[in-house]
Amino acid sequence: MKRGAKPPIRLAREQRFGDILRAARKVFCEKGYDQAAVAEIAARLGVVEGTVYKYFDSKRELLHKVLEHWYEEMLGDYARDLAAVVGARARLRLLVWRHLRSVREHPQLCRLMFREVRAEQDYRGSRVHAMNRRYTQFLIEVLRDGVAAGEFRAEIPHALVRDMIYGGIEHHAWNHLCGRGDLDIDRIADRIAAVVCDGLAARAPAADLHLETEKLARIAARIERSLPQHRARK
Amino acid sequence: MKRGAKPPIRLAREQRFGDILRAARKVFCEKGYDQAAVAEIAARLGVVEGTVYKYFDSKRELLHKVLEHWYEEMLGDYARDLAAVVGARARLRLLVWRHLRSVREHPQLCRLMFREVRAEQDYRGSRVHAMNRRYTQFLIEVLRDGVAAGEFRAEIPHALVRDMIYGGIEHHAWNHLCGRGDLDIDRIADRIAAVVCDGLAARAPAADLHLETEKLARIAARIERSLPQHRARK
Amino acid sequence: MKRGAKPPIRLAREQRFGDILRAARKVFCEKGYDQAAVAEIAARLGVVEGTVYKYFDSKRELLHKVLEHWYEEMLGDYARDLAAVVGARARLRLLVWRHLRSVREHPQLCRLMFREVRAEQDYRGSRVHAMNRRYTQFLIEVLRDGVAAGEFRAEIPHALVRDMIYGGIEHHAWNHLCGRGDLDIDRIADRIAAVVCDGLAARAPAADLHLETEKLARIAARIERSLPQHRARK
Amino acid sequence: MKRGAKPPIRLAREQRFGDILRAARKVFCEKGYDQAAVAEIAARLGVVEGTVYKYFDSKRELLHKVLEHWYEEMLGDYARDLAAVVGARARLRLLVWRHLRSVREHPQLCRLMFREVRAEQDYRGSRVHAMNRRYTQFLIEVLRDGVAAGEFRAEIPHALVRDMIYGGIEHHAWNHLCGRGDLDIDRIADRIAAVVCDGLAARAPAADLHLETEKLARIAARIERSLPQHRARK
DNA sequence: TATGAATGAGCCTTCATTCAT
DNA sequence: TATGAATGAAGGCTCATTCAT
Repeated sequence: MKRGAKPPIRLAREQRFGDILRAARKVFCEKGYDQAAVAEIAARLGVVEGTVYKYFDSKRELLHKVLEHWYEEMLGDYARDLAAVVGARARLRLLVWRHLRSVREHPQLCRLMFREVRAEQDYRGSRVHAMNRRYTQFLIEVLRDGVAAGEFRAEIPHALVRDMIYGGIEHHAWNHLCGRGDLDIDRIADRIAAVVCDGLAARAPAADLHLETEKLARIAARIERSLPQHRARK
Repeated sequence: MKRGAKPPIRLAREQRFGDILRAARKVFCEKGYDQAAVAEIAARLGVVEGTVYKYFDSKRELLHKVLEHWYEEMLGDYARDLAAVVGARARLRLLVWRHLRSVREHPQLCRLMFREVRAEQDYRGSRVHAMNRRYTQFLIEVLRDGVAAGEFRAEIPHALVRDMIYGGIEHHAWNHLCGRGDLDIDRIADRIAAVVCDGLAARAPAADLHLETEKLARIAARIERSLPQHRARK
Repeated sequence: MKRGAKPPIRLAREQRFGDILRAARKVFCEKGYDQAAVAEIAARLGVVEGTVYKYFDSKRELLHKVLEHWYEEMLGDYARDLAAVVGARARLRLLVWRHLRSVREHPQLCRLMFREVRAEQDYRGSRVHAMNRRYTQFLIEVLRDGVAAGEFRAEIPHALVRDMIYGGIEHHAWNHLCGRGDLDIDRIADRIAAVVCDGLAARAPAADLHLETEKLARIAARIERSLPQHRARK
Repeated sequence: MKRGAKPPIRLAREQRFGDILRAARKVFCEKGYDQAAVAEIAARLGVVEGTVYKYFDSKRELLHKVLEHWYEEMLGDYARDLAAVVGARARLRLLVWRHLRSVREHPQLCRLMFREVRAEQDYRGSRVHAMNRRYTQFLIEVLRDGVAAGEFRAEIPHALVRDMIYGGIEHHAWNHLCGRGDLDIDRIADRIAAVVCDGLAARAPAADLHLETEKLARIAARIERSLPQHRARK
């Protein structure tokens, strides 16, 4: 160490690891991967670049770890929250809503995921990839359960629905991901659920249902009228 | 110029412009934007880097021009093809199918669009952006026409459907965009159309409901018949 | 020390010293000096870098010590083996053969010596240097003894012969030092001894031999003349 | 270019190439390969590092080119000079002398060759390697011619002699290569030629032959004495 | 004695872009 | 119009060594 230099602050490995991860997350979010300099990440913690490399093999690994960490956060209470909701459609909506919420809360992390990680060669087979699969797997299971419960049609390919939902959200939120505009996640979640569940096609059923309801109402009225107490009250 | 060297080949400006565009498209597709060197694009034509800059202000502009040119190709016969198809659903499927075909034929150009162009700041307001809007506008119009014709429900937000379709295709074709696997565009087009038009929800309820109503009606009738006043009235 | 971690294994200083030396030798041989990381040497023993520095002042000193240790091994039975051989030429051949054997058995250590140690500034005056001198001194003595015994000519500069032998072996074994090819050390030893002892030159003995032949011829003639049948023919 | 910066000096490609080569040679010789910074090489010419990389793909290639260039210099008049000398031994001595002269004139280039180039993986199959073979091939040919002319014995393996000569010179000149001491190249050349041609061995064979002849003579005398006519004549 | 966190100095390499000719 | 030499900034990464605990 140079004469007069401040002695380095020594932290527990875990602590420093977490610090670097947090700092990296911030810098990556602010500047994007390419524009982020490892030196800056280090500087924010008051350490030198070399220290970062003691904890992470490369800048790229750091990026991956940041996103892995994020997925862990997100996956944390997914299963629990989902368990509290009944009905395939309601569960599907929950997943859509939660994803939208993630996009709204962490648009830059989403951008990192979409642009820097998912698009690169090292994504396939990576831990982030596995976590992403676990993340989207919840939707697949909701679809499967929905089919089992008779709520969803069996012949719809789940992977495609998954892609339309996540891809659709990504496209729809693109402006927001780029830092422009708000995201009314409740409304969008409703609408996505509606499109996915009911489709575009105009429904004849509505009419039928109405008719049946009318009939039932008439029957009920007749029964009511023919009841003794009804007469009595009259 | 060096003594004895061949005089530089002078081509009509248009010709040279097109040559550069073609070479750039090739190189960009092969290597991606970042990995493509202006020097290589120039080298393929036997010119030097400076010449490229006589025709394009920057590498980035060159990229944009490449994609503009592609959109022009794609947009060329869109309206005509669409005019030949009747029915909102069939037209929607056609657009989905054509987009899938583009993805299958030019995955690398799609990648360029997705990764290098759409994600950058200079996309908004660019010509490519405008062309992309024209491109997806066809779908919006098909949706609108479908609503007008009573084929599609009115309350579905078209922009969302558009995003789910294009985003869904992008996600679904991701492997193919990365050079892996084939794309069965006919089947995928069918399925996307099916999901979008009909939705996931199981459609029998109407019929079942009817049966139940019948049962209830019969029960009610029996009750009615067995009531004293009924008899009396009769 | 972390709670629950095993207490560091404390070994007798000698033991630990030797362990580090052995680990360093392995790593240096496998990777070469530059590519060998002190961290790896430490890791192989399950200790940390700092520990290595408790025993060796620097990586460079470690390298030197590794080679000193090797020289000790080699010098161990040199004198004894040499004493068992009679005749300057045979002894010279033995030294050549033993050196070749070392090269064959430990090409990587040789490489370290040639490339990393001998070529650097800190070699002169180092212990390795002294040991190397002792090592090659055996040859000088063999040459001297050979001269004393009348087997070798007096006017040949011994240092030069030494350099031609060791340098020649080094060059000749270069491929093997780089991990390619075998080394037929018996044959090479014979040949080196042959070149060094007898030289290239076709032998002028030609002249002497002629004289002797003349004498023999004269004797033969005399015998011939004294034979009975000779007289008879005459 | 920045405002106010001096406009770059534009040189013909060949000229600049040569300049860089010369500067690199100097810097490599002064500092060694590792310690030489490309930036310094560039700075000496008043250009930036990028310019160096326009002419050479890598620092390593630059090193190789420097040595190739040197070999070209050395090989230039080799054949011609050699042709002027008569007799295998004299020619051999010439080659030794010229090599020694190269070592004396350019010890640092020799060091580069020995330490940085020849010892690395990329040497085999490189142009420098080929040129080195051409360089040492002259010696092989001299040996071959010497054998053909009856000057040299046929049974000596030429590759070994070559290695002993070049390896011997390298070892012998090591101090000089490291910047210490002078090199009396005439004397060393004489001595090397002497060792290689005549060998170490004292030339007793003649004497032995003489003894044998004596023995034969005595036998012949005895025979003579015992012959009848001998007695008679006496 | 052993730990192990932190240091810190460098250097090769790339390439879009410029501009004098 | 075409050339092509030159710019110039920027950053990831490595590791021997130190020293407080």
